[in-house]
Amino acid sequence: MPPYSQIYLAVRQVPPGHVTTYGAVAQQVGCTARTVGFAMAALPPGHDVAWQRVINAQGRVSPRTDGDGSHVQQLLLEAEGIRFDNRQRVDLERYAWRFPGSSVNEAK
DNA sequence: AGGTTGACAAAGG
DNA sequence: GCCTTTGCCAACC
Repeated sequence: MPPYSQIYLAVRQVPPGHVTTYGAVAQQVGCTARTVGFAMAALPPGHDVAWQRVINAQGRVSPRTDGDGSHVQQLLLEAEGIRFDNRQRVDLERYAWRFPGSSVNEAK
């Protein structure tokens, strides 16, 4: 079982209308943001993961190398009810999803 | 086995 | 506010 499973599970916990950052998932699974981003790029077939809800810490969709797929991601997020700024930016303070038990207080 | 790249994050200019 | 550099982990050549 590759570590990706943990990442997919974490993203799967994100409900519609909310977004999360690579760093949040990375911290949740105990890996780095790089690993999370790579896991998204390596999304296996038959995934139930809403990879589109995963954005970068800048509150913007990641310009990945695969054509204009990033544009599709924004459309999907808007369909979920997420409002984008004029500069294609999202209010992380508003839509950022907090993982259950991710608090340091809970960790103890 | 070693080097490069990648859907990132944080710090510096 | 944007661009560049460094560190990170995993995959590809």
